[in-house]
This record gives sequence, C-alpha cells and structure tokens, in this order.
Amino acid sequence: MKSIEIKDAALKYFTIHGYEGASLSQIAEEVGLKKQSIYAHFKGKDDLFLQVLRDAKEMDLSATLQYFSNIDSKNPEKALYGYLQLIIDLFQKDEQLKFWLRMSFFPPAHLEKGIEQEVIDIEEKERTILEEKFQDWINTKLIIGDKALTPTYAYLGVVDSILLELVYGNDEKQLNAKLAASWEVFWRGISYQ
Amino acid sequence: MKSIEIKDAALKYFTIHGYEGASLSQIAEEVGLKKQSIYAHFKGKDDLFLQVLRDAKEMDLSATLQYFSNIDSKNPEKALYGYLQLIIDLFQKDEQLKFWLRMSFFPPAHLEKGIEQEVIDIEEKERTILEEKFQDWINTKLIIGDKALTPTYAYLGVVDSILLELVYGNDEKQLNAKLAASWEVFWRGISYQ
DNA sequence: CTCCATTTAACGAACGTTCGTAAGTTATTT
DNA sequence: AAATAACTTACGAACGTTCGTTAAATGGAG
Repeated sequence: MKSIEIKDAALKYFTIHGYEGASLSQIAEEVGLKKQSIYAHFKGKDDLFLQVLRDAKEMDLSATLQYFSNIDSKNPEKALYGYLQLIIDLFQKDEQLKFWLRMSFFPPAHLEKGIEQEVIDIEEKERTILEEKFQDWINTKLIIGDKALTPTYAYLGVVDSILLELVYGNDEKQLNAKLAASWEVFWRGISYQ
Repeated sequence: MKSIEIKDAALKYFTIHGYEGASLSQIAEEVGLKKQSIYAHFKGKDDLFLQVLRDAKEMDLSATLQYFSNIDSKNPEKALYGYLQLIIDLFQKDEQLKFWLRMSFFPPAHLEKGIEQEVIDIEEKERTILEEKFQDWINTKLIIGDKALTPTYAYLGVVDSILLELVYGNDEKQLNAKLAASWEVFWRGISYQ
C-alpha cells in the first residue's frame, strides 16, 4: 500500500527535519513518486502530518496499555524497571516514538492547539494507569507513601529523563549509566528499606 | 545596537518555529528592517543562528557556574533544590534556555555536528561541577552512597524532567506538583533516614 | 569625501498546491 | 462476454509565493 509507504517516509523526514524542514518532494522521492502524487493519497501536507501524528500517538498509547495490563502486580520493581526498558526498545526499534516526542514538545506553530490537546489526552491516560498501579502497591505495602500521585509524578519524571537521553542519544554507555543511576535513586526513594 | 536587536528577534523566532520555520524577513520585520539589512550585521542565516546559539549556551553555563560557586556547601538539600528553582526562573524570565533546549535536542540537520559538540561540551562541564559537589557531600556523610556519579546522573535526570515539563509547559500547577514529587523521591533516595 | 547602515531591485531555487491528462483497475450496464 | 462508466493512481506543467542571498543605489553622520 503506497499511502503507508508515504507515511513511513514522512515519519522519517518529519522526525529528522521537523514539519517546516521536511518537504513533500523529499518524501515523494523516498518512495519513488513525484510530490504531486501525494495529493492522490492525502489532502495536503497538514493532512499527511496529522495522520502520521495520530498513528504515532496510537502506537505509543497502545504499547503502554498493553505492557501494564500484563505485569506481575506483586512485583513493582520489575514492572517499573521493565517499562523503562520497553521505552528504550521502542525508541530504538522504530521512529514513531521519537517523532511523537519531537512534535509534542515542539509542534508546528499553526497546528499547536490541536496537537496540545492530543498530548494532554495521552498524558492523562498514561498517568491514570500508573496512578492506579501505584495506589495498589501502596495499599499492599510494596512501596512507601500515602498518596499515589507522588511516586506517579516522580516515575514519570524518570521516564521523561530517559526519553530525553534517547532523543539526545549520543552514547549508549551514558544512557545505561543514567538509567541505572536514576533507577537506583528512584527505587530507594519509594521502597521500604 | 541593532545587531543585538536582531539577535533578540532571531532568538524569539528560532525558538517558536525552529531553524527552518523561522525566516529572515520575519526577524527583520520585528526590528523594523528589511531582511537584506541583516546581511550588514551577519554573514547569513547560519551565522546569525550560531551567534544566537553561542550566546544562549554561554548564558546557561555561566548561570550554573555562578550558582554553584555561591552555595552553602554544608546544605546539599537547599543547594540542589535551589538550582531546580533557578532553572524554572531562568526558563520563564528569558527565552535563551528554551532556545538552547530546542536546538540541543533537535538541531537543524546541516549544523548537527557542530551543535552536538557544543552540547557535549556544556554537559560535561556541568556534570563535572555537580560530581565534585556530590563527592564532597558523600565524604562528609551529608548524603548516602559511595561513588558520586550515581547521584549526579540521578539529579541531572530530575533537572531534565523539569526542563521537559517547562518546555511542554501547559500548566504551572502541574509543574509544581511534578517538581515536588520528583524532589521528594529523589531526596529520599540519596539521604540518610 | 568617506564610511556604513539601510534601502530598492533582482536573482535562482524551492516551497505547497492545483489542473488537466493518461493509464490502470474495478463495477455496472448492455 | 463485451462495452461502458466510474474511480484510483501517477505525472508533467504551471501557479503564486516565499526563501536566502547578492549587487547596486541612497542617505545621513563624522
């Protein structure tokens, strides 16, 4: 299917060059087409971009949902650390997560409002999932604390810092060192000792 | 001085629209000039961009250096939390930090190599400052641990997560909640209890 | 008169988009 | 089964606009 090929190429160029820096002729050339042919599949650049964005968002959200529906609820340490590794895997396996990150932080100005809404939407969903898990673990005395929001936000902070290191991504050794350090301190910060 | 005005306007548009999305005519219009007049002050778009970048980098680095040369070395809790607040202040006071962040994560492709070098440079300098402080605090039993690298990386992770929240910046309430949560867990993770 | 910032004018190149058209595929009618 | 219609996909050509950049003319300050 050609429209999937186009979206793949668009994902690649939007991720590398941003919305304004990516051109339809580059994208078309990548799949062996002229730029005019893109208009047989998409209404225009904005339409192509938004479809790529929604695919990326859906992929990100479904990966998170699936992971946390299959975890061992008696082992928060394994569950939480495993999610960090999942993110690293996802990030390195395909471009969608990097694209999503770039566009949620620095959206094209004329689409900012719509994108912001999607970002808030996914963020709240993922936060809710985490908050429920943390509440369970607090209730069952597997981690310390009273309200679940504190470890939730702190954990999301660790996730963000790992994502940032991935985006920045100059060195795998440094990534692993940062992951180990953040995890060690975080886990000590929320576990009984 | 007109070239400073131009750099200020360039900073603004580069931050909002990125390198490719910002145009010289917009920047010139902001300071009441025609775009061709920019060439009396800068060699071209790249030159203007790189000068703005170096100004931003210098500002970021000098703020960090100055802060950590004036801290109370007997009180890591205050010093570390104060730096997080300094970052929030800096971020909200002027655009340079946001510009620096955007360009260090998503540099214009054709300048990537040079920018990456600058980012590695500043990152190493800031990490070294922190590492020395943490080593002192470990030696004087003000925080736990053996090697200073672990709390250094973990703290840099907290810094990153706060920066991300600032970039993303939809809500001051949420920013404060995330800051409080990350700090609480981090501090518990590195302090004696 | 000189210098320098700024202007007007113009450049080639690239941008996203639209149009008409041709070919190929699928569906409907004879 | 053959003929017709409708739809999809792709392309050449061109649209108007904007881009970064260069060159030459203008104007004012020292």
